[in-house]
Amino acid sequence: MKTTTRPGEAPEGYDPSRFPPFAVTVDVVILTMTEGSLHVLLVRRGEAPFQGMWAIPGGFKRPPETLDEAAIRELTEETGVDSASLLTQFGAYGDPGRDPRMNVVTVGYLAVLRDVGAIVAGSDASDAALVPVADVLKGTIELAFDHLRIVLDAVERVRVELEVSGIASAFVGATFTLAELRAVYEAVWGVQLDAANFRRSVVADEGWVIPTGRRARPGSAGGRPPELFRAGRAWRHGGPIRRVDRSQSKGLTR
Amino acid sequence: MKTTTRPGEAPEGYDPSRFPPFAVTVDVVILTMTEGSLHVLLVRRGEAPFQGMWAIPGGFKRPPETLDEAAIRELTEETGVDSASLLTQFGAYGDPGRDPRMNVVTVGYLAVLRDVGAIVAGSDASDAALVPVADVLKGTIELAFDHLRIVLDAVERVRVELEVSGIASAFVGATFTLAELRAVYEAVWGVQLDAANFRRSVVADEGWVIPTGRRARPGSAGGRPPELFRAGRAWRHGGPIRRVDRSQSKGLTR
DNA sequence: GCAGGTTAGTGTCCTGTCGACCAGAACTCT
DNA sequence: AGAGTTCTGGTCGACAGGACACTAACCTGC
Repeated sequence: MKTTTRPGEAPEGYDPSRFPPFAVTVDVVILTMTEGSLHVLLVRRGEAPFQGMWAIPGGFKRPPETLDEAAIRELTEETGVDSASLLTQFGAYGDPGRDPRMNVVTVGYLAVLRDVGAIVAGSDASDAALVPVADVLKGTIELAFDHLRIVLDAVERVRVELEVSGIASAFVGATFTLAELRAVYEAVWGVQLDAANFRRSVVADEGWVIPTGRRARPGSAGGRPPELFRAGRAWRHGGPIRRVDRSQSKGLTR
Repeated sequence: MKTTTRPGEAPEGYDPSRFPPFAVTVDVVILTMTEGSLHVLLVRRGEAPFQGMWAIPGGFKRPPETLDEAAIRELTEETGVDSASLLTQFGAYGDPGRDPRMNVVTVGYLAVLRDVGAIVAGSDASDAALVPVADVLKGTIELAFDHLRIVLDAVERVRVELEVSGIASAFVGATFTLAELRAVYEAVWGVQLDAANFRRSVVADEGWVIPTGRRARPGSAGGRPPELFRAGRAWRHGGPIRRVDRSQSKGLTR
């Protein structure tokens, strides 16, 4: 048996009072549904390193705040929304040299928002933009640092969350049709879902979606006006829609 | 729209060259099955703060290593095993004041090991011990820092992993009986599984467990000698055993 | 060695879930 | 009015999963 290392006590050769200093940052992957597909909010770097490249927004954690609070602050500074509930921590990244300037460990957060297109458009469009996730995964758009890896992990996380939590409702508005909700699953998982079966599964799970009694107006193509729902409680374990490998993914190839 | 914060660029009032320094540590929650229930490896703190209290092993991340490498190093220093594959990062913790001495952000890793009782017994028994997870969750055993929260998250993670990955085989030996494997599910989820149905489900998923053709010796109580299996590949999505809420959890209450 | 106890493994039935597909309802557009 | 489109409900069949009886193969004690 080797030496027992206790927390707060450094291993041999390391002086506890001279711990290696790190910068801790929080990076937020902001996902949203726009134009029927999954998009991520990216900002363009204004300075070296990786000047001019796309990156996900983030910043330093401050000593008096928790990691969650830091993520909320970054999200607020970036989009103006303050929706703490849909922020999910999904990973920490600390490879040496991931930032060429210094030792940086970053904690990745996932934020799912209803279409933030308007918000982004309000800022300097050359600085921030919604980019199709598919383009990032395909490598069409290169990201700074190890942000590709971070976005990849965030997307995988949202795919899992979609199955086990009520995160799908975060993509849509306060009231929504089941077609909108179904589009979220289809876009994130890259599958086709039967509308009839989807409806049955979703409404069967009592309290998950609540009918408002009102109906939305049909699109320009016509069609029966769909019911409007609002989000109920989220589930504890396992959502109504299960993810199955239909092995005919359309887009969003990994 | 607020100011856009870019990575590597600090928000207003913060000088990028004088980023707030943090210590970054890695804490490893080592879980194993002993005496039919889930146990966690704890070490007793030899110095302040929290002197004499139980804690999970961990230590500083060194600049030239990745977080994963740091976790592997800590695990090796603690148990002597070097099984990188079953190390899973599950969370980062950075609440202010979680360490009264300085700003510390720690990254939690989950390690699942086959019974490490012998290894622990080989070290100073008063310094390290396997403790039933149930005792920790019940609060019978108090932990230093925010380690209770970390252990809680690790246990929840292993519960999920059990369903979607092949982590169950990490709890058992190179060859194992299906009763042993079933005991893992029963202990971690706190449920009772039908032996017959369990066997069918596990064997049906081809390649997940591979029969060796040999049989184990029955226990002292007798019984038909069980078949011995070895672990095959892990699944990609969804294991053969599904977690259902039978709402009759025995032990391991949350 | 035989009876009774114990554990492992097989067979069978039954029920609930989920996907595929059809049909009707309710709208828009021409 | 008729065609096209979308929503919603109905039906059927496949299949997975739970309950449970039953057989197989070992142990201990007498």
